[in-house]
Amino acid sequence: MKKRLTLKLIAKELDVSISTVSKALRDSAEISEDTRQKIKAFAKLYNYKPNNIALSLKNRKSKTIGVIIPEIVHHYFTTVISGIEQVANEKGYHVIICTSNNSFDKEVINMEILANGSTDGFILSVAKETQQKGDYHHLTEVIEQGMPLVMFDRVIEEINCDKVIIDDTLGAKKAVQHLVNLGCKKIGLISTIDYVSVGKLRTQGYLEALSENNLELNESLILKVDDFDQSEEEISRFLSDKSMDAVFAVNEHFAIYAIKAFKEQGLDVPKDVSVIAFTDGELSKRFIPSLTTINQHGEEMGAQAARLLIKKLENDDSEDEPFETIIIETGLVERNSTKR
Amino acid sequence: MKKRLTLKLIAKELDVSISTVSKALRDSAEISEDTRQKIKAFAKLYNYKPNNIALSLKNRKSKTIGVIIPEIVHHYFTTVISGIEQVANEKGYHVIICTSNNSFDKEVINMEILANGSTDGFILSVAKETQQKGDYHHLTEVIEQGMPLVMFDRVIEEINCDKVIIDDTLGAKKAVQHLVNLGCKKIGLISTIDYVSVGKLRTQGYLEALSENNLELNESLILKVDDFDQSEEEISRFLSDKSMDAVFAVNEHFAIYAIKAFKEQGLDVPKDVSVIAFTDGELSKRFIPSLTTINQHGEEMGAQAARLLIKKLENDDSEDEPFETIIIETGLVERNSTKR
DNA sequence: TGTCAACACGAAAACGTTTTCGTGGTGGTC
DNA sequence: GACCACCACGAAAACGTTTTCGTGTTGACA
Repeated sequence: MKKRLTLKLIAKELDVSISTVSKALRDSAEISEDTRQKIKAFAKLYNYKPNNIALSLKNRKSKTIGVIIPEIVHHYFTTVISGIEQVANEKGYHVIICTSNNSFDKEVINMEILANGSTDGFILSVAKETQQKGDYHHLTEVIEQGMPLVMFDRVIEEINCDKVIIDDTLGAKKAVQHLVNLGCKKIGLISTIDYVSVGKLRTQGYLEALSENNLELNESLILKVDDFDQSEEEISRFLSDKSMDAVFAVNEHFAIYAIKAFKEQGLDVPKDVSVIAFTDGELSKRFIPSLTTINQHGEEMGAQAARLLIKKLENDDSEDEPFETIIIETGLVERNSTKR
Repeated sequence: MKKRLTLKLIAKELDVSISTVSKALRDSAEISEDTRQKIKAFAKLYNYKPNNIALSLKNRKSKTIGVIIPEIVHHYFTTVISGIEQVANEKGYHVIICTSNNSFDKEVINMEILANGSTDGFILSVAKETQQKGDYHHLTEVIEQGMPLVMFDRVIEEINCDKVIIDDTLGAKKAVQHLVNLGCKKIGLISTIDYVSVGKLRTQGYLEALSENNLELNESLILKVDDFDQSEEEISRFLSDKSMDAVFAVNEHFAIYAIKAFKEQGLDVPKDVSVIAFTDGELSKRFIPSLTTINQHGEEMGAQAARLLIKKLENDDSEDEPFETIIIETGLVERNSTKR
C-alpha cells in the first residue's frame, strides 16, 4: 500500500521546505525556474494530488453542494439531480446527495451533518413529514449560519431563501384547458390530500380552469387520495358510474390506475374518455396508450437551482442581495391518452 | 450571520484552554465535574457541533462512502443507492453519489476528486466506456492507496476487489426455463452487443437454457441491439415474420418495444406470445400487460456492497483478508406477459 | 568597501480538532 | 516541615494545506 504523497514528503525528499513545494506547485514567482521545474516534475512523476480535506479546512469552503431530497427512487428527482450535477460540475463543484425518506428526523440529521463543514450550501426539497409538522428550525439555523439554501419543488413559503418551483397551478390549468379545448365537459380530478402542497396547488389550477370556462364545479368528480398504497382501489371505486369524459391526474401513477379502471369498465382511452397527467416520466412515454402530460422539466429545475446557489456562494456580499424565486415553465406533451 | 462556534471560541468565552473544552465535551475523566458541566451547558446552549472537516483531517478518515454509478436517472441504480444508504447510515457513514454518465473521463475525474480525502472507500459500477476501453488505472491506483473498493453490477474481473453481482447467466436461464416450462419452443432473444458484460452473460444464459432443454439454437432468433435510440425500430423489424412463441428481453424497455411490435402485428401478449424481461422496475409493474420479470434485487445488492465496504473499512488488517464476491439471487416475478 | 535592492527560500501561523505530555497546586503522610 | 501523589488543567504537536513575513545571499552601484 503506497502512502499518499503530501507536501511534507515531497519537501523532505527534495530537501526544500514545505512552503517552497507549495509555492512551486502553484507557480509562484517567488520560486526560481530551476526548483520549480524540479518540484513539478517530481510531483507529476509520483502523481501528487492535494488533499481536499486539508484544503477545505484551510479555505473554509468545500466546493461541494449538499442536495437533500425526499426519495431517490423517483424518476423526477433523479432528473433534477442530473441537472444540478451538470451545472455544479461545470463550475467546479461537486454534489453530495442525501435522502430524507420523507422523514423529518432524517432530514434534520442529514442537514446537520452536512452543515458541519462538508458542504457550502444546500439544495433541498422538503420531506412530506416536515411539511406536515411545520417545524423548520433546521432550515432557519442553516440560513443563520450564512449557508445559502435553495429550495425546489416542495418549497416552504415562510422560509426566506432562493426558490425554484414550477407553477403548479398554471400547469394544472393548462392540462384542464387542454381537455376543455378537446371538447370535454365533465372533467374529473384525481389529486392528493391538501397538506402536500403540490396537490393543493394543482387542485386550485383545476378549479380555476373550470371556472374560467364556465364549467360547473362538481365535488363528486374530485378525489383526494390519502394512502398511496390503496390508491389503485380508491381510484377504481371513484371512477365507477361517474360518466366523465376526461380525467386530470396529478401524477403518472394515478393516471395509469385511472386508465386501467376505465378499461375494466369497458371504456376506451382516448376514444371514450381522455386522461391527462401531471409529471412526465418513463411511464408516460412507454405506457400504452402513451400519456399526454404536463412536463415539469426536472433537469432545468435542477440546473436553475444549482445556478442560484452557486451565484450566492461566489458572491461575497450576497447577504444584501434579495432572494429570487424562479418559476420553471411547464409544457404540454401531447400523446395518445387524449383524443385529437 | 452567526459565526459557527468552535472549541477555541468556547475556550475564550469560558476562560479555559482549548484542550479542556475538548476533553470536557468528550467526557474525559481528567476534567473536574464542575468545569465539565459548565462547558457542556455552554456548548449545548449555543448549539456547538464539531467541524467534520477538521475531524476528517485529524482522524484521516471521513466516514463517508463514495458511490459512482453510470447514471442516476435509472430506476435500478436508485434502488441500489437506497440499499447502500440504509446500511451506511445505520453504521454512521454517509454517502456521496457521483455519476459518470457512462463517460470514462468523468469516472476517472470523480474518483480522483473523491479519493483525495473526501471518501474512505468506493462503491462503483463502471461506465460503459470504461468497459470498452479496458483502461482501469484509476481503479488500481485507488486500491494501491489502500482505499477499499467494492464493485457491483457491472464488475471487472481483472480487478482484485470485493464484488457484488447477480448471476446474470443463471437469471437468464431461469427466465428462459420459465418460458420452456410454459411450453414455448421458439424463443427469441433481445440482447445488447457483447461488450456490455450483462448483455453477454444473459445471452449465455439463454444459450445454456436452450441446450439444456435440447432446443435447437437458431441465430436468426437473436437480436443484439447496438444503438439504444434506434432500438424500437430495430426490434420491430426483428420481430416481423419470425413466428416466435416467446421472447426473452434483457431489459424492460426492449420487452415493452417487443410487446408493442407484437400488438401491431395483431398478436396478443400473452395469449399468442409470451414475453419475459430481465430487470424489474416501475415500468414492469404498471405496464399493461404487467411484465413477468427477473428481479435483480437492487436494494439487497446495495446493502451487501455497503456491508462489504464497511467491513473492510473497520478492519485494520483487512490487507490480508481475501476478497469476496457475493452473488445476489435473482427471482422470478410472475405477472401477465407470460401465459399461465 | 559599504549600501541597497532583488531574489530565493524558510519559518510560522492559521483552519478546528484530538491527544500526549508536562506542570502547578493541593492535600496527606511521616 | 519535607516529600510525594494526585488532581485539574494547559501547552503543543499533529493532520495537510496556503500565505504572510522574515532573512540570508547575491550582485550592482557609488
